[in-house]
Amino acid sequence: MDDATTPPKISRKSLHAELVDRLQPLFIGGELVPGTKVPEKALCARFGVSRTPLREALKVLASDGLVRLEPNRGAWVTPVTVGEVEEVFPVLGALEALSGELACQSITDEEIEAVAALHEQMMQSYADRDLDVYFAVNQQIHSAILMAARNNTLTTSCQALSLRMQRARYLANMTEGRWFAAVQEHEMIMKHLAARDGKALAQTLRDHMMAKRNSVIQWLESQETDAEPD
Amino acid sequence: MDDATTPPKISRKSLHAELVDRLQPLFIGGELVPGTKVPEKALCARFGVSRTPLREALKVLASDGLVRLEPNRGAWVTPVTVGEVEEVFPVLGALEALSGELACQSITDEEIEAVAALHEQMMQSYADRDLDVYFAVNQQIHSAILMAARNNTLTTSCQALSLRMQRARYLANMTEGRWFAAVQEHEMIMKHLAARDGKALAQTLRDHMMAKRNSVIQWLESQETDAEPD
DNA sequence: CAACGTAATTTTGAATTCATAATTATGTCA
DNA sequence: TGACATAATTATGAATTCAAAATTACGTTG
Repeated sequence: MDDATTPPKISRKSLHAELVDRLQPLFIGGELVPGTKVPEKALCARFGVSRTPLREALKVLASDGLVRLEPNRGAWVTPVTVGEVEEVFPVLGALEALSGELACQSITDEEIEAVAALHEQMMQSYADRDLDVYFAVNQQIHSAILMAARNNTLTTSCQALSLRMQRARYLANMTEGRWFAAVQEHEMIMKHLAARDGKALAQTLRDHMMAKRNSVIQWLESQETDAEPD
Repeated sequence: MDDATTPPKISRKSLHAELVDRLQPLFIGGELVPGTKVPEKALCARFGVSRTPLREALKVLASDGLVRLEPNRGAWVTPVTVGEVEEVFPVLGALEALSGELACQSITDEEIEAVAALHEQMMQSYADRDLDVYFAVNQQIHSAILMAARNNTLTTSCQALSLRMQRARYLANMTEGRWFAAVQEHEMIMKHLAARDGKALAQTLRDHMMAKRNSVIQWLESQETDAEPD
C-alpha cells in the first residue's frame, strides 16, 4: 500500500524489528530446521548486520517460542514436538474462536465478500491440488477474520502461536482425507460468517483447530517411529 | 525451594532474562509509570549492568506490550488506555476459560485443596479489608488453576497479558460494590472447580474477566474526564 | 521579548571489543 | 589403537565505543 512513495512517514523500523520480520519466514519456510542451531554468524553476514541487533531479534523470537536460548550454548530452533503441538493448538483454538465471535459483531458486508472471494480461491486451489496456494489462501482467510475482530492484541497473540505451528506445515503432512475434511470445515466457517452467527463460527473454528491438531500429531507420531537418518 | 544451596545446578540465567524478571515488578508496582519514559541509564546503574542486556530485555518487554519502542526516541512505558483494556480482557477471558476447562480435566484432589486454602485466605483478606493481600492471593488462585491446566503455552500467554492488566491495578480502583461482586464470583469459581465442572468454570471465569474489564474501564473513564495535574 | 536558527549536549542504535565458556584438535600413555 | 588429559580454537555474553539522531541551551534578529 505504501512503500517507496512515503517520504513523509520516514519511520524506519529499527534493525532488530526488521530482523524479526526477516527471520520469521526462515522458520516457516523450513530453512531453519527445528532442533538445529541458529547460525548466528551466517545470519549476520547474510543480512549485513552486526551481532548486536541479530541477538536482540533472537531474544524476541525466543519469547515467542520460535527459538530456545541455551546459556553459553547459543540459540537453537525450537523442535516441533508432540507435546508442543498438543499445547499450542488448544490455545490457538480458543483464540480463533474468540476471533470468530468478535468478527461476527463487526465485519462489514464488503469484508464478508472479500473473505468469500478468498474462500472461492481456496476451493479452486483444492480442485487444482495446489497445496502451496491452498495454504497461503487459507492463511489469508484466517487473517481476514482476525482483522474483522478489530482486536490487535488478539491478532498479535494468534499470529505468534500460528507461526509456531506453521513450522510443522512445510513438512506438508496433509493427507487426502484430512484435506477433504478441512475443506468441509471451511465451508461451514464461510457459512457461519456470512450468517454472522458468532457462536456457531466460534465452535467451528475451535473444532477446525482440534482436527488440525490431531492430524499434525498423527503425522508427527508416524515420523517418530521411523528411525531418522543422520 | 533452591537458591544458594544449588552449586550443581549452575544454570545461571542470562543477564537479559534476569532483567526481564526484575523489571516486570516495576511495571505492576507502578514505579514505571504508564506514558513515561523508561530511564535506561538509571536502570543500568540500578542493576549494575551495561546497556546491552538492558536493551535486550526492553525488546522482549516490548514484544509483550509492556513498553513501546520509539525509533531514536527510546523506550516508553505503554499507557493503559480504554482501548487497550477493551482489547486485552476479552483475550484474557478466552484464555482463562480454557484454563478452567483444562484444569477440571487434570487437577488432583490435593491441588483442589490447595486452591481451597487460598480461597479461604482470600476471603479472610476480604473480611479484613486488606486489598494488598487480597490481590496477591487472588493472583495465586488464578496461577494455581493455570498450573492445573498443564499447558505451559497457555500459562505463558496468560501471564503476559495479565501483567499488562495488572499495571492498571496498582491504581487500586476497586469499589466496595465491585469487590463484593468479585468475591461472589470467586465463590462460584471455587464451587465449579471443586465439582470439576469445566464448562461452568470456563463460563464463570469468562464472566469474571468481563466484569473486571467493565470495572477497570469505568474507572479509567472517570479518570480521563478529570483534568490531570502536572 | 518572542520567535527562530544554530551550536553544544545528551541519548540512542548498532558495531566493535574483550573476557569467559564451550568446543574441537592434539598429544600422551596404557 | 583407544581412552583420557591438555592445549588451541571458536563461539558466546556482555561491556565498551562510536556515529547519528534528538534534545536542550544559547544567541541572534525582527
